[in-house]
Formats: sequence, C-alpha cells, structure tokens
Amino acid sequence: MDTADRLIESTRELLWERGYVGTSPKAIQQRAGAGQGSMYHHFDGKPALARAAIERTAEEMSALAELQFTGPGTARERLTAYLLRQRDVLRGCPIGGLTQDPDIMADALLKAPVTQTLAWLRGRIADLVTEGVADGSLPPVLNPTNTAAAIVAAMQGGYVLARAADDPALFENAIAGILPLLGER
Amino acid sequence: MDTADRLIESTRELLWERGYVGTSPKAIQQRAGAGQGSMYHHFDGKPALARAAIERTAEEMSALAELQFTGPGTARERLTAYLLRQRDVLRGCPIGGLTQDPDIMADALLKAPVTQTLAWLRGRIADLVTEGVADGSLPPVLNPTNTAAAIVAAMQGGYVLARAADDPALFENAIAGILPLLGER
DNA sequence: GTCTATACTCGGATAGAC
DNA sequence: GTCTATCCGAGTATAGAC
Repeated sequence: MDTADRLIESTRELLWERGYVGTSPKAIQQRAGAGQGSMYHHFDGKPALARAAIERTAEEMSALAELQFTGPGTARERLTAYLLRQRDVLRGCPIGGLTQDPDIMADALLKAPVTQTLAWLRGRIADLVTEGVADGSLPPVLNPTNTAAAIVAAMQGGYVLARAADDPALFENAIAGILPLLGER
Repeated sequence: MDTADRLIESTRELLWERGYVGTSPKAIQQRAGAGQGSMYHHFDGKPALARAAIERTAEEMSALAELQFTGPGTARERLTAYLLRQRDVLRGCPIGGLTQDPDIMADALLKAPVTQTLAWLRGRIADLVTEGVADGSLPPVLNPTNTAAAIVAAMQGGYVLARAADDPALFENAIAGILPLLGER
C-alpha cells in the first residue's frame, strides 16, 4: 500500500470514528505514518482527502450489500440474509453517520456519495421487495418504496440505539422487530 | 430570559445544528449575545454548558412524547398519533444525533441523558405495545421489546434518510413502511 | 516525494479591571 | 455579572530545502 493509499485508509477510519469535523489533518498523517508535506503533495487538503475516503467507503458498502442481494434464495431469503449479516454495530454506519456532520452536509462534493449510496440501497431493496411480492415469498400487501425506506431506516436507527445504549443487542432487536413485516415470525 | 438561559438555549441550537465537536464557546456567546466573561461566570466551560443544554433537550423531548402517549384513544391510536406527529424532520433528532459525536460518547456526563432518553422512549413504547396487544388494538403476535426498538429505530433512521436525501418525505416513507406492523394499512 | 520551518487563525480557557 | 486582555495549543495550510 503506497502513501496515498495509507492516507485514504487512515482518513476512512478517522471519519468513521470521529466524523469529519472531529478529524484533523495531523491525526490523519500520524495514523498513516506520513508527514505534512507528503499529505499535501498527494492531496489538495482535508476536503479532497475526505472525498476520496468517502467515495471508497461508499463503493465498498454498496459492493458488500450487492453480494447479499445477488446471492442464492428467494427475494425474502436474500433480504433477511442481508439484515442478519454480521456487523460491527457499535461503530455505526460509516456512511449514514456522516449525515450528522455539518461540514459534510454543507459541501456538495462530500455529501453526494452519502446521498447516492443510501438512495441506491433503498432502490435496490425496493426492487427485492417487488420481486418477493411477485414470487410470493413476501406478503402481497407490501409497498416496495415504503418498505425499503423502513428497512434501511430500521438499520440506520438500530445503529443509533445500539450506540446510545452501548449494546449491540439493540440493533438486533430493531431488526427482529421489523422482520414480521416480511412475514417472518 | 436571563443570560444563563440564553446561553443554554444557544447551546441547544448549536448542538442540534453542528454537534458538540462543531460548536465553539465563541459561537455560543455570539448567538446568546453574551461575552466570554459572562459565559465563564455562569458555567465552568463548554462541557458544563453542553450538559445543561442536553439535559434540557432530553426533558423537553420526553415531555412532548409523553403528551402523545397519555392522550385519548386506544394504545394503537396513541402510538400512530405519535409516529405521525408533525416534526422538523430535516433538522434530525436533537438527542439521537448526538450518538455520532465522539466527544459526547466519550464523556459519561454528556452521554447519560442520551442513553437514558432513548431507553425511556423504548420502554414507554414497549408498554404501549403490551397494552395494545392486551386490549386487542394491536396484533397479538407482536414482541413489545423488539417492536419498540423497531419503531424508535425507524424514526431515528428516518431522520438519517431524510437528511441524506434532503427530503422530509423519506421520513414519512419509513414511518408508512412500519405501520403495517401495527396492523395499519 | 518527503521533510522541516513558518504562518495565521481558531478553540478553549484564565486573570484582573470595572 | 460583564468586559477586555492575554495565553497556549491545535487546526489547516504554504514555502522552500533536500
């Protein structure tokens, strides 16, 4: 991994742990084992580096989800597999958490990957719901758009509850609580 | 409203808008129309002021919710009234949003009101679910703990989705998506 | 490409006058 | 109680040497 890569990886970790406002160039350099000059040689400044980091995180998150969505089984099985997947719950969502960061939301270039990734996720899940309703694996009454929003929201909120309580079980509870929507019991 | 009160109110607004890390004493003073000396006369420093602000916000939020929970109607009606209540969606939840703030989570005194308020909310909603199952206004299969977690999570996550998309409709979608859980369609 | 030096502002707080 | 002065470190970046 070269220096530019290490800088991006360090930035990804720090954005996840401390958010954008709470992350300083100096902290990034130290974690990456790079000096000031090195960082400013490879990137224009903090926003440019953050942009590279957020984009990489967004791509990784989408790819990981897509892995579940295109796996084996009925639409319902793929959906519940995604929901029940192992997660580092107490760290929160590395994309959703950025919505709380004022400097991210104020910068179109930093906000765009956040907006797009969550929109993509909702759309992808809505498609699965539609598919599941069509093939009979999901209850026929479900509205795909609303159900997808509820599922993604329950996950994002599950992170919030788990972090507030310092207990990953709350994420699990939230997921278990929406599963009846999908006809699971 | 005296100076101490104005300082607390300014802090509440700034915590909501910019989070703890993103809020400086100077910004608080300016918004409150108070000087440095004045602020440090009334409060020990930024953490003490934040604590007062967060506690006031937590109390206000609980009181507002309790108003809906003790209103008229069946348990289900009170629950849906709470969910459908008018909200300033794009500003996010002034308590839930704090879970993303590293300096809040690292300080036991600042974190406690966040932990407690969300735990109280879940407990209160779980009670309503239990009540609704008992009086027949809610489906008998519901698990109160999980359902309460799912409901609170859907709201918290609804804020995240709405802010990411810059569109309050996503909060509404998430709520509409979980209503079928309560037997609404 | 990376290092060190330098610069300037802001964050957070203290001291003492009024 | 409030004001102004002052302090020191951190945040963010530039300049120029190597």
